[in-house]
Amino acid sequence: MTSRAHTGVRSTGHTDERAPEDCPVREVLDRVGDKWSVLVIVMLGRRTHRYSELHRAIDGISQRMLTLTLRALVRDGLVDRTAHATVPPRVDYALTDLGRTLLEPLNALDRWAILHRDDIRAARERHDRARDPRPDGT
Amino acid sequence: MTSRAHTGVRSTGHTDERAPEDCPVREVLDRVGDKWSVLVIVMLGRRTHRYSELHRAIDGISQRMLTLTLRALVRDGLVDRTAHATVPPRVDYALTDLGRTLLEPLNALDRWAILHRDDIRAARERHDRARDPRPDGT
DNA sequence: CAGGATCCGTAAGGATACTG
DNA sequence: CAGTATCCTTACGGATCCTG
Repeated sequence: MTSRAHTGVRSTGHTDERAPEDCPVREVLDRVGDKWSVLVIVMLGRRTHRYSELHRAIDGISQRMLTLTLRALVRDGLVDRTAHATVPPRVDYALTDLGRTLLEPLNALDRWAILHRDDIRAARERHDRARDPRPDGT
Repeated sequence: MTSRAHTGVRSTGHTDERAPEDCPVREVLDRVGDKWSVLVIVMLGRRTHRYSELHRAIDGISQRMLTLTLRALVRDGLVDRTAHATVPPRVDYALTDLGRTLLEPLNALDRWAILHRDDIRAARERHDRARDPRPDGT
């Protein structure tokens, strides 16, 4: 997150790498597929939040990661940062119009996840049981 | 990829962590948000491929990563593996029905990326120019 | 309060060599 | 051909302490 400039495929030296058709999906995932971005986006999709609110709401995130994630989102024009010159300081984060448009495809993924999480879980257990039978119960 | 068991939020010791609403999106991203999975899925979305075909098509991927990615996808029931007992050996990979359903939300993301990649690029340049003005042209 | 600066462990992923 | 096995580098992310 600190300085990713590549598009998803890192070169080894030759410059002619090609994904299926340049695959824009990977571009999105490169900036939103990390551990926290979507969580932040979902939160801001509900309403504007200030830094401390996000920190409390997204349980488990460190200050460092929250800051880094927000910075990246602001940089990409998905999130708006508004610093109020009060004391103590107060900073509000909100989705931009662009950021809001991202909510739709994200919700599509969300619906898919809800619909098929059990299938995946089942497939995995089937698969694991096949290669590690463990006849008894230890 | 080798052994991720957590749901997206790692605990520090207390057990009451909560994402916005358990956020299933993150679940999907945990298994498909990595560097290669979607590329593979997209390729298999076009047609069945054998190992070597994928290796050549997805330029930049290492054997190790292709194998690991495929294994995870098979395990999750998104991809089917068919080994033909010929010599030389031949292994075909194809999307399962479940895997095919994932193509839709993925395409939604894809469309979003295509539609807004320029906005993001623009926002980023604006942002970067703001904090690193570089008046002349060095 | 809203971060910035550091330090550090882990895990993702690349390169390479080898095998059924 | 379709992988395995190993080694090694890096980048991601957590913990902690400090500041305007």
